[in-house]
Formats: sequence, C-alpha cells, structure tokens
Amino acid sequence: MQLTPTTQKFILHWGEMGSRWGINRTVAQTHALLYIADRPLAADEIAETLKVARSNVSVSLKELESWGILKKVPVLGDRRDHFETTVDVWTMFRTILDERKRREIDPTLELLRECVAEAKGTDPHAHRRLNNLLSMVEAMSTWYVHVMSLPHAALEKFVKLGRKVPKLLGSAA
Amino acid sequence: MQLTPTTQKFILHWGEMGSRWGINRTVAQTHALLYIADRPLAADEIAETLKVARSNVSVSLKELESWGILKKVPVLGDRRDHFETTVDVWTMFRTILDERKRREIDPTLELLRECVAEAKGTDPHAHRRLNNLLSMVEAMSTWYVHVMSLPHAALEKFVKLGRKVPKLLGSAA
DNA sequence: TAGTTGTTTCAGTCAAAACTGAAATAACAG
DNA sequence: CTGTTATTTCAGTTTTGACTGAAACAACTA
Repeated sequence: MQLTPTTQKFILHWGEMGSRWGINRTVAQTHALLYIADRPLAADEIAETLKVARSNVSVSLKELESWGILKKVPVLGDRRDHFETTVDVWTMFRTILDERKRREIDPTLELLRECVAEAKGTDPHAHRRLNNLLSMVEAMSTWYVHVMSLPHAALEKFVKLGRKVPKLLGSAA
Repeated sequence: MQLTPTTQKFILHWGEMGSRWGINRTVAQTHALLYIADRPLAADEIAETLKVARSNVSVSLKELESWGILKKVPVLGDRRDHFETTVDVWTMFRTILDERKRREIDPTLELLRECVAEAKGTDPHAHRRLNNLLSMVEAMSTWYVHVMSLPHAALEKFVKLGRKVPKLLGSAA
C-alpha cells in the first residue's frame, strides 16, 4: 500500500488526534489507513505501510474490532485475512460514541448514583454537588440515547439543521 | 481538606475518566477535588489531600486555568492563592467542549480541507473518502456552534427534551 | 500426517508522559 | 533593603503504556 504525501498526512494527524482522546496511536493510524485505502488490506500490508511490528497491528486490529468498526473480508486467492473499516462516517461516528458511552459514561453514572446515595444525609454539600453533576450527565445521556435512536437519515438531517436549532427549540416550548 | 470515602471514590474515578479522555490524572483529580470542596483551596492543601508533590499541583492548576474552569479567589488572612472551579455543571461542560473544539476539532477541519484540496484530481478515491469525513465533521461542528449559541437555560431545556427529540424533528421537515 | 503459511501471545525493551524535589523566582512584610 | 513565604521551573527519576521479536498456536495443504 503506497501512501501519497496527502494520505500520509491524514494518517499521521488521525493518529495524533487519537492519542489526544485516549486512543492508542497505532490503533488510530490503522483505522485511518483502512479508511483511506481503496481495498481491504492484509495485516502484513498495514504493518509495512505504517512501519510497525506485525504483532502491533494484530493487537490494533483486535482493538478496532472491539470498537465494532472493523470488518474481515475474504480476498480471492489470498489466504490471509483482509480488513476493511466502516466507510459510512455517520455509522462510524455513532458506533464509536455508543461504545464510549458504554465503557465510560454508563459506569460514571453508576458511580455518581452510588456517591449521591452515600453522601445523602451525611454530607449535604457534597450531596448537592454530586447530584448536580449526576443530573447533567443523566440528561446528556438520555438525550444521546434518544437522538441516536433516530434512523440514520433523520440523524444526519438533525445534525445538518445547524442554524435552525434555536428556532426549532423555540417552537418546542 | 479531609476526604470522606465517598468523595475519595469520586475523585479517583474522575481521575481515571480523565486519563481515558486524554486528561492528565492529577489534573482531573485536582478538578474533582475543587468541585467537591466546600471552600476555595490553597495549592498546599490540594497537594496534601491528593498526596502529590506541590509542584505537580502547580502544573495541574496551570492546566485547569488553560481550560478556563479555574478561578483564583482571595481568602482573608491568608496570603496564599486559593482556587475554585466552575460549579455550574452546564457552564463547565460547555467551556470544556469549546476548548476541545478549538484545540482539536478546528485543526482537524483545517487539515481535512487541505487534504481534500490536495487529493482533488490526483486521487479520486481518497478525495471522496476525505470529503465524506470532512462533511461530517463540518456538520457536527456547525451544529455544535449553533446549539452552544443558545442561552444557558435554553441549552439545558434542549438537552432535557430527551424523548421528544424525534417528534420534534419530525415537525422540522 | 508433516510441512507451510498466517495469526496471536507475551516477556522483555523502549519511549512518552507524569511526577518529584530542589533551586530559582516572585511577592510581600517589616 | 533583608528575611520570609508562596509559586514556578526544570533536570532527573519513575511510571505507564506502547511496541518488538520470538515462540506458541492455529489453519490450512499436499
């Protein structure tokens, strides 16, 4: 897999962004490479292109799989596994957010509920603060679930509403 | 500053969540501590409570300041700086998102625009993929700007709409 | 079955980031 | 000014997580 200066730039940036959001750099680079590639790639090819160890790619692919944005595709005349990533960016985005919610937001909600319960009575100040936080995270979480329950096209439309959002909201009083 | 088991649990969890989202653990813990504290704290107290070096706290406070969620408050009869964090969770959330957008999303938009321009003509496949990604990030970004332009109370109302979102959207066709 | 190719695991190494403590600097008080 | 207290900086250390390469394992082929 030959990288042009442009695709290389993209992959490096994606890797960099990944690490700023808690995603391993190689995982993010692998994802970027698969996204930009015009055909499914074998792990060997990924390792060679990104100049990382084959075993590192193996781990990264496992990780991408756990995020639900990787597909194995068979290639005629090649016994090796080949990989593709979700090409629909809206689906990809949604999948990643769902997984982050599951891994991080939901446990946080649970913890906050525990803390609120524990602080009740014994520590009025902490109780209030924790409860405020909990309310917000709960509201965001509920909102997210409902928005994401929209069918794909509706979600896209919703996001593309842009400037109309404030007006729309006015009518929902 | 004495920690109860509950506040300690909260602080530890917040630190853990921070590091999963690319925020230094001590920074996140400091933030959690200030959020839960019932009065402004001096850097010394923070260091002592979290059991980290005074200098580490100094750096963390600088970091929180750069995120715009820290306030210095003077305390009568104490020459040391004392610190508070934004207690309004909606404001806090908004401030952090704004900053992340500025630091990460905006540069990504710029990079994607460059890449799309470069790939145009020379690499039709990459051009299409990059353009899809750009369109989505642009849509999300624009949407975010408009939603965040809502006054505080409207934003809260918007998020708390929850299940009504799909219906609302139906009426916006 | 033995041999070949492809994949995963994992102990050890390496790199990046976090953290410490001491020294430098700054801010103030007498 | 001089001494005292508070804060920041930074060189060196520690920790964490990423990465490598070799060995184990799995899947297929002849």
